[in-house]
Amino acid sequence: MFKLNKMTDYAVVCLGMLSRNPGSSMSARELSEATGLTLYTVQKILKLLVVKSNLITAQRGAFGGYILNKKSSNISVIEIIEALDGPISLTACVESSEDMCEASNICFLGGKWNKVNEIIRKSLNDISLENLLNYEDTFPINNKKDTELRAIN
Amino acid sequence: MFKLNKMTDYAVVCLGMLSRNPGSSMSARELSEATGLTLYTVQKILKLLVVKSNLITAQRGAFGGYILNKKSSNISVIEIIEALDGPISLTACVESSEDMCEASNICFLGGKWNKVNEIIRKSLNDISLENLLNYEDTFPINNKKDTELRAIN
DNA sequence: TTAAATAGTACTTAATATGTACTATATAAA
DNA sequence: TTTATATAGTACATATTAAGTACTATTTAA
Repeated sequence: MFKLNKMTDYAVVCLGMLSRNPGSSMSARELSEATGLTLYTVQKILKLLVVKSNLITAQRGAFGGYILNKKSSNISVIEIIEALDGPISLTACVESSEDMCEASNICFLGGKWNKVNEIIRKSLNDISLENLLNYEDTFPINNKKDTELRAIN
Repeated sequence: MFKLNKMTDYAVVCLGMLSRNPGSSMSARELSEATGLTLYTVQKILKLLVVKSNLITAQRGAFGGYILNKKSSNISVIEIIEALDGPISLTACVESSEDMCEASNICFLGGKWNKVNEIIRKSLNDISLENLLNYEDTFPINNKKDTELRAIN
């Protein structure tokens, strides 16, 4: 636990790829080929990003695809995470308030965990997509094994 | 996702209860009764905390129980989280390095997500158990409904 | 010796994330 | 206007993980 889900990780990969050629669009198929992620996965993530965030714009039909709306330096990690995972919240209590309180007679509402949430949110807000990307390492031209990549890093 | 698991939440509840009477021990059964958590849950959490952290000490046998090793102001939230969840890591890649890299030809090792991990870790390190606790609200004497508790807070 | 407590382990169930598939809709170009 | 290509939306099956339960072994004070 306390792990980001894979989808968010994949989303960073796709957005990173889109950021390589600012202004030009890429289709899901192209992104799949470029990243090595399956087409299904790429489609799912891009659809989510269109609906849940304002990070990309979709162009339907032939020669359609997705285009990045902002520069990677202006995209916060938190935007990506929250698009795919929903708002950061450390306790179930915060979302579906009743459950835990009734089960255990204990209530953490009123700022305890929420304060922690806010601190994490603020930390992530300061990290941009650009900060996470490093083209040579992230999209290696050759199919280097990860041990080799580690050596590079 | 990006939620703390319930166990960690329960652990804070148990540790908070233990911190009420510094120096004296409480058995799992007593903690269960005091918190409203089931005995099984309390036992599981305390066992984990004994093995995975240095936060509590167990005393076996009759009149045994658990005792808090530090003051709540000296216990960081990160200690509790990592005792129950293991080290904070935002990507599977960090733990079981092979998987994702091989699947997608992309490697995030070498400081990208790890940097994010460290920032979150640092943020949580600054929050103490005491910061999360507020006895009147956290362990209400009466079985107030959570809506009432929210009003109090 | 007994009662009461923790330690350790295993297992079942529930919840969630991931991956896959299909149908509908939109659009550029022939 | 037809066709190929692309996204949108939805549903579902599978895999993984978390949560909850149960049992046996060990320890210890009285």
